[in-house]
Amino acid sequence: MEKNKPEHYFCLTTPLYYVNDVPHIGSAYTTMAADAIARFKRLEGNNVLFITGTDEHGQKIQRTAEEKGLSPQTQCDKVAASFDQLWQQLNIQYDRFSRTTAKRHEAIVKEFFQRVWDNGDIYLAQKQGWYCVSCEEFKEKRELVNDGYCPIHINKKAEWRDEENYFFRLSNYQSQLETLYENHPEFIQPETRRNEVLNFIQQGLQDFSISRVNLDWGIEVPTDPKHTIYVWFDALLGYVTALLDPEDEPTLKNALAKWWPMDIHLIGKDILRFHAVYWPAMLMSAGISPPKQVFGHGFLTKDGQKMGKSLGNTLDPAALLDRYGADAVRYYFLREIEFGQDGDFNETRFVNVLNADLANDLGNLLNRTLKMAKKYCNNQAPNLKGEDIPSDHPLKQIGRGLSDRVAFAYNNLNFRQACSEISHLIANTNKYIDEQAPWSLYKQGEQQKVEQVIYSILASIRLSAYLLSPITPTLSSRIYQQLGFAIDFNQPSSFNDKIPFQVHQCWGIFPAQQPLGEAKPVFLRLEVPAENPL
RNA sequence: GGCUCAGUAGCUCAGCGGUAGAGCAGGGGACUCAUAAGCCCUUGGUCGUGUGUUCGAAUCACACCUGAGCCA
Repeated sequence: MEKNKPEHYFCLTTPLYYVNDVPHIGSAYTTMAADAIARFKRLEGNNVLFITGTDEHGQKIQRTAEEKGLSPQTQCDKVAASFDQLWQQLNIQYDRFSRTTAKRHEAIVKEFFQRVWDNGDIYLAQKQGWYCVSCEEFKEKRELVNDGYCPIHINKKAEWRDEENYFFRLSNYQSQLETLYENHPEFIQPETRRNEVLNFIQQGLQDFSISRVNLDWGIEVPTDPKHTIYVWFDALLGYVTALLDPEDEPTLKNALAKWWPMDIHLIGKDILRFHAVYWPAMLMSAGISPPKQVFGHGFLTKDGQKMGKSLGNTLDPAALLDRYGADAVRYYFLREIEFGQDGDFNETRFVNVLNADLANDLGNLLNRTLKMAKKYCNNQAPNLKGEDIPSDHPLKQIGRGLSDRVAFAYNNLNFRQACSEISHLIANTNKYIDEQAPWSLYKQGEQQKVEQVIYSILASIRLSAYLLSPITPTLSSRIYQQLGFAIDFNQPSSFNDKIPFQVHQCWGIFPAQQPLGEAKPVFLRLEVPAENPL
């Protein structure tokens, strides 16, 4: 039903985070990865719609609000604001912040429900069983531990429910889902997550309940106002609502007109099933094509241990950002952790990595180069062009094709690979300086050689900063500015025209005789704090 | 219980049939343009265990051990 999306339109989402509690590091991790992809896609010149937001309905929210003596909406507003604040701190440039309590979302959910209803995929049935409010899910009796407690929320006792629920005929979509997974192996990534899903549906799909009774805090079932729609059925549609332009009437047709199908849903592996199984089936029932990819990344540990409130070893993202800043945090998690696998945070390691890569290798490289350019080249880029550098020049050789390799890595969400390609150029640039020893060449009066050396270094630094900008936008901006460019990577409008990807992705495009800025450390060395480790 | 993934230098990982690599951390050296940074050299490993296939296995097979995860 939706028409084909134009080329160069790219749309991605983080989950809509549940506002039961303030944001944790896992949410920040997903969001910084999504932001890096969004920034890279913008850098390439695509139109990008980057969606994040909050999931705000359900019994758990209602109870949390009651405990705090707040109205559910007030509770949601507070927590949603804390997410937004964290995203500012992390330098996240989202395009849409989708809240499931938004008025227009209700219209989308009801229309969607109606479509699925009209298609005959919803029916009423009695549901009995043990219910964990924290999971918002029914549990099998055998799953419960310690005489009736939820295995995930071991201090929450499951509640007995015996109620009428509406069910979605997921079982109808078994073969269509199998076809989807088979024809689009890239639909679920990484591979290991895909195997999980395949294994799961192989055992046969059961219908799942999509409504609750006795729950006010939710969207009413259009055909039966005693029921409210199950949070997940509601929340997933928040992605669709977010596609509406502000002036649009909230209809599915309008929402799906421009950006559908979605390119990537980035999620944590805990909510894989909802995105990789329930969601495409729901869409199929409503006559909508599934998204192109669901990517389930891994979990973070701290000092090798699972994080948990009960263990008291959670990593507070706000505290981390206060201490080290957005670029450092973004770089560490995207550089050090294989995206998709579980990864660890360790403060000593964090400091080591950042000092080595950003302060010593890259920051100092810029600094030493600018000081040399000032002394030997009158504080401006040599009067040379990329073509003037011989094709067997070591840095030119690495620089050639670097953008392709980095783009390939970004497009595969392989941030680690992207960083390592860039690091390779940076390391070789430092090595090249020592080999050439421009200070000696200068003393020997070899001005031409000095200029060629300096030019090729400038070209390499520039390209490195450019390609790193989706991950470290502020650092890259500082570097660009010291190199004499009036570019701020945090202002897409300032660079879209000025630095087209076709040009700036190339190695030897440093403008001849460009005046250089003052050398000031762009990334200061960090120290492991003696007290109050994170 | 069934299934998936992982187990390689102190740490994070690459290699996936021809008898071990990178980065960080540690040690030493020469240099000076530089954020005591960078460069060069270097210490670290019977590649989880065992059996098998093979002329040859970290790399394939089987079993086992450990860890993570999925089984509504």
